[in-house]
Amino acid sequence: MASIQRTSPANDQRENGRQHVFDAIRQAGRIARIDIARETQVSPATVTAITSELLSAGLIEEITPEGDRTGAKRGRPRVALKVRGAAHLIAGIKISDRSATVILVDFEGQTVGEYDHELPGPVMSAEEIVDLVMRALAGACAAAGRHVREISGVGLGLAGLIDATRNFVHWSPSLDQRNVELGRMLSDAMPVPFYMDNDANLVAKAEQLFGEARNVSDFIVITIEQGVGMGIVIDGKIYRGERGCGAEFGHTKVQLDGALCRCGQRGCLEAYVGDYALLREANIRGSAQPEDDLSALYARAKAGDAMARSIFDRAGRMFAMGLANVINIFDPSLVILSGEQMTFDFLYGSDVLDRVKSSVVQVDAPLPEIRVHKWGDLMWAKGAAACAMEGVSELTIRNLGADAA
Amino acid sequence: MASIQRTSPANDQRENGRQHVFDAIRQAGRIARIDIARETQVSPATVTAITSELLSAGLIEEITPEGDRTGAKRGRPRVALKVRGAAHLIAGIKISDRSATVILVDFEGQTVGEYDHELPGPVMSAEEIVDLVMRALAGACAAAGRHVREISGVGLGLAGLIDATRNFVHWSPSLDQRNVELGRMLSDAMPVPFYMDNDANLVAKAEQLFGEARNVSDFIVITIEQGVGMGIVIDGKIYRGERGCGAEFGHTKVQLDGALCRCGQRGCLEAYVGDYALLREANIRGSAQPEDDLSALYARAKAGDAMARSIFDRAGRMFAMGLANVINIFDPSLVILSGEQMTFDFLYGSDVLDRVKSSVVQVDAPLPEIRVHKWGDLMWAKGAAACAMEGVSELTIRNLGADAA
DNA sequence: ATCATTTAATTTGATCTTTGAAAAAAATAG
DNA sequence: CTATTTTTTTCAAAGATCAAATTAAATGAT
Repeated sequence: MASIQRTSPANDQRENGRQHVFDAIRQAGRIARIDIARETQVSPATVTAITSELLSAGLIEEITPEGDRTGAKRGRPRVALKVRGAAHLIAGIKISDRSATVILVDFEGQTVGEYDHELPGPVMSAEEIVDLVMRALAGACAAAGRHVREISGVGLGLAGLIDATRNFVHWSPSLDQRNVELGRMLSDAMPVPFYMDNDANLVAKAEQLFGEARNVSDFIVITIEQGVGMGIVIDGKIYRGERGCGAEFGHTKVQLDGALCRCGQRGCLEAYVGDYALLREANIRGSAQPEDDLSALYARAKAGDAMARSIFDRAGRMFAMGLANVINIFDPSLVILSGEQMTFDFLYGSDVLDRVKSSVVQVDAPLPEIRVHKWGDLMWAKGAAACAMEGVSELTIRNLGADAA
Repeated sequence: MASIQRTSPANDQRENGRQHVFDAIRQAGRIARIDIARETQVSPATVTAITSELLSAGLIEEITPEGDRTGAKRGRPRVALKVRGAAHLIAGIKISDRSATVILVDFEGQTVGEYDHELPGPVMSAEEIVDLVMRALAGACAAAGRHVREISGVGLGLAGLIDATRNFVHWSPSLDQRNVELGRMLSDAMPVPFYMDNDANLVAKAEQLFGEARNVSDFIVITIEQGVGMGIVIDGKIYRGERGCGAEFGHTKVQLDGALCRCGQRGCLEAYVGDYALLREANIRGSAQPEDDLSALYARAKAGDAMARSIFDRAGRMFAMGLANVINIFDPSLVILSGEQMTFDFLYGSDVLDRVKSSVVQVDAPLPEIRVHKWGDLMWAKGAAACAMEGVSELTIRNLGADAA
């Protein structure tokens, strides 16, 4: 097995090069050595050296040249390289309040299998979560005709305040206790690297690796699930504040002494756009029977019900204000609004986006691009898989040097 | 003279090492080689090699050992190294609406001279600014008994939207035109590197090099002058969004469709806490003669005038809300509130800080530290000098390799 | 067919850096 | 005066990167 120890001094430099080259290959999908050299600013000689290492380690593979021959008409044809999917099997799991969704992907990011595991209840003990994860992984593997032992890394997505650097759960709505060393417990139950993070960062990773933010080094992702989440990527890395719990977009205040939030404070954005906030308003306004179905409320708004429409309107205005604040602070080049169906209609609509644009500081430079990305319900699990994939890549490449000895 | 060309491949690595070591020395003030090795994770052998280069280049110097002998009782005594102040003379200039303040510092950051230059008027043409800078530098040098030609770098602070990476002024209240290549014009007038930035980033640099944020890699600085500014430091570097004009804290919205801001939008924080916002309120409220002196208004508030007090109260509440939002988004380890006298009393008071703390998402981890830093009126110029100092250091060290050839 | 041409990839030799280990230097304790 | 301790420097070994030269693999032209 590979060891973590530092082997030789210059090995450090080489590891860096390997990481660079591998990233370039993953980003490009398929790319010839000469183009890697151009992109990474590394000499062709070194690219040859590094790719040959990666090839013999089985992490990448050559593509048998097809009849494309783009560009050049003469000369030795370039042979493209790509990540070798079979090199690793990666799992991503997202635990929501109803179920655990698992996705299996290969090292290229191709989906190998999906699986959904019902939850006994929305809140569990740490031991139950560990057990659940193990059974979900087993189920997913069985369904895909793979074996659990083939998995080389697992990403886990949880709502709440997660410290991803320590695989530590400050708090999660799925857990019945605070401050859990969940990462350690999982590693004890299954000897593969685990990677945990909160929902929004998950989606940020997914956008970066598979989605709208490929080749973008600074961007922001906003997601809406139960609450409102934000993922910040600066310089290619997820930014996670000091205590590992930054980007609490949902709890930025949009109104002085405003509506009561479930966090106990007043005026949080979430207290205006969250599910419970919308339903609360609908109920207060004197409807005969208590409203508890958001889609029904939404249907009424669409049908023209003034009261229902007003509820969604205010949510949209507040959301626009919060988002504009984030843009004013970060001035990112790209903002991605990720979400599922309904979110789009009432929060990601053009009227809201227009409002955002008119609330951003104006300069003689184009406004940041706001892109809307409609994912399927596997978005979260895919993000978890993306995190694990990144982690496994880094680990494998680091260990290449040590193993060579 | 030194050239910018890349010399050898591995030179890159060496430059990195030099930069690291030099930073360690500057940060520590005085430090022995063995401790540099410990801190930078570089071997003692390499530290010796690098420091000997820096020594012979005159950038650092050995300190004649004094009778301290901290710690160890036997063995060869460590000789401390420090930055050699005489290596460079650096100037920092801040242009406000009334005057241009110049500070001269040596390479250690020690103040060598100060100088204040009256402005003909608050708004000038680009040519007038260039001229003004030249005359201010000359004046400062004359007063300090130095020659302008000794200066190796100049930092310039301006209010407005500045793109520091290109030394480009999108807009500044001091300039009568937009989109000015001020950096190029200055370089044409005087052949030294110029470094420009907006006020808040300036102060952030000053805090990082000379102030409260030494050895802190992630922090936020809030400053109040005419408007409200923010500087963000992530991973030791100033964060400047995509268009080079992020961190527009003053124009984050704290009220939906709120008070009119001079930027033309509604609800900006600045429209509640800026000088003009406070005076505007005071005047609207039916006082006999128009109020145009903020300190008079403030005195009335302190004396118990309910109306005046209410004005400052609201400003404080809005400020707290905006600051809490920033903290919720960034989760920084340190927030520094930098400013001059009056700001403290009504915005940086304990009641406002308490309000901030109670609006931040609560976790089982200590809240970010909020430190208040009262600078003299040289704060801005010092920040400009800090920027220049950093730039000159980097440049000098980069050129070491080239010059050696 | 064969050869010149073109482009991609690999090999080779030189240059540099970093580092561990050994040596030297500079002090104190006994 | 010698042994010990700690810091600094020297030295040789181990790699890494790159420019230049070479090889490989195609197409066009004659």
